[in-house]
Amino acid sequence: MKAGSGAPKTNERRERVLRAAAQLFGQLGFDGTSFALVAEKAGEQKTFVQYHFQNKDVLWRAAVSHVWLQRNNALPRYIEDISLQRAPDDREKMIRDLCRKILHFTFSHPEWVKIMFQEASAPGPRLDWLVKEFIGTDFIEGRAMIELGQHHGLLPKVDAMDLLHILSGALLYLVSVAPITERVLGLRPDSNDYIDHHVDTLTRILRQHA
Amino acid sequence: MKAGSGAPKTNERRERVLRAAAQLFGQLGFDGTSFALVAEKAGEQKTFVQYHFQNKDVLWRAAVSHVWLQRNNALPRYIEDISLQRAPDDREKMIRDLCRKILHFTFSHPEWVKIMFQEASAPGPRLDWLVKEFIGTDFIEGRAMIELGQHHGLLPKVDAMDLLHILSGALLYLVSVAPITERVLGLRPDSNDYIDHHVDTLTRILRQHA
DNA sequence: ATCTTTGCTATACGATCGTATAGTGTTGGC
DNA sequence: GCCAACACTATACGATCGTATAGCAAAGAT
Repeated sequence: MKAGSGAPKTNERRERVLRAAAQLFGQLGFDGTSFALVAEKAGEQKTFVQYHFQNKDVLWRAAVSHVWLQRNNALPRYIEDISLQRAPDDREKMIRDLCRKILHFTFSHPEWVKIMFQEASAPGPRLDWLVKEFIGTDFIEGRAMIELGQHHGLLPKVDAMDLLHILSGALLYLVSVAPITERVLGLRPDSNDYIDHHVDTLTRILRQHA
Repeated sequence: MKAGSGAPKTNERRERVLRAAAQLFGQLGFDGTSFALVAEKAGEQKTFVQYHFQNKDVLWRAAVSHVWLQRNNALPRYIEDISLQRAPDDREKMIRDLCRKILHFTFSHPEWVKIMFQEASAPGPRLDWLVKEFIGTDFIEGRAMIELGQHHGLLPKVDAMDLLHILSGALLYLVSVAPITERVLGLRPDSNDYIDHHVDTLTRILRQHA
């Protein structure tokens, strides 16, 4: 709380731990992740992690908050752009850009999807917290965004929540099964070519303004 | 190997273990699942499980095989039906029925999706085995089925593999995030009404035979 | 009738789990 | 210069992890 000397090293170490924890919680789930593993991946000591995050639940919540905050910093700017469009017809290009950006970001920061799936696969108090804290808002904003797209004639006029699920599924499923796709097809789904191609196909299907 | 006396009790106990193991591997992942947990859920002793499945990898492979075999028994019959259709235009009703059946089955047997996502979230030798043994075939058959639907004018004529991903995503994402949807909207996504509504929306989007 | 095999269980081992506590070194107020 | 507060670490504890092995009752073979 003092003058500008700040805390130079500690915050960086804390954040390394949070990044490592988020990755492991997403990959191995809550039960599969241990303090020792997080510490090792972060290049810190087990007791350092335990000191800053008193127990496993605290560490989980801190890691999840960290992930969602940086997601919410990165994604919404693209979303806002869609409303202040000026050109008449490159709106469709805009929605394609949005999908591309979502995919690019999620491929390089897949933790939020993985953690969401992990907790949804074994519902419990952690999922309750996650919904109340973050995902509930995501749903509302997602639907609002869909309705905005429909109002502008960019999306088919069907049930907004269903369409949100279908679009989210089409994008996030791609990221989730990417390692499988890579093994089966020998292609990297996180490459620019693959993403562009996939988004093109998706928008082509959606192009039927009612 | 002898006469018809068979093995009445043992197989039933073994299968209880496999069902419990499949559920736990799907919910908690490989690392989060333990012999003791599987045994408790199956109502058996830890050493019974360990006796029939020598180690954790063997148990995992047996549980996964069990899940996929019963999935492959339940799903393909609907898929074959689509080829021997006779009526001219209720083909679309047929594809809607297929989606409904897939959703109903997956909601009541979500293990295959959960296990697939679990292993894809932390790729390793188990995912390699899973792809080689089961999922590789799933991809090929899925694409063939999409192309069949396209050939009959039931699906838009876009890249078949992309469309497979989009459709799979639209269906399986719904199942994966169902606990979240239930918490946010207060609706049960595994209900008949919700499934019918969702599939209706999906087919309406796809109805634009090119 | 004795021996071997089979199906299953009881017990045990070292490693690792999450957590608690005691200790060390540095820092800032006085 | 002393002392409390703080940031971090070393050590320890009981529980549970995956696994190994020894024991035991029933069945089959000879």
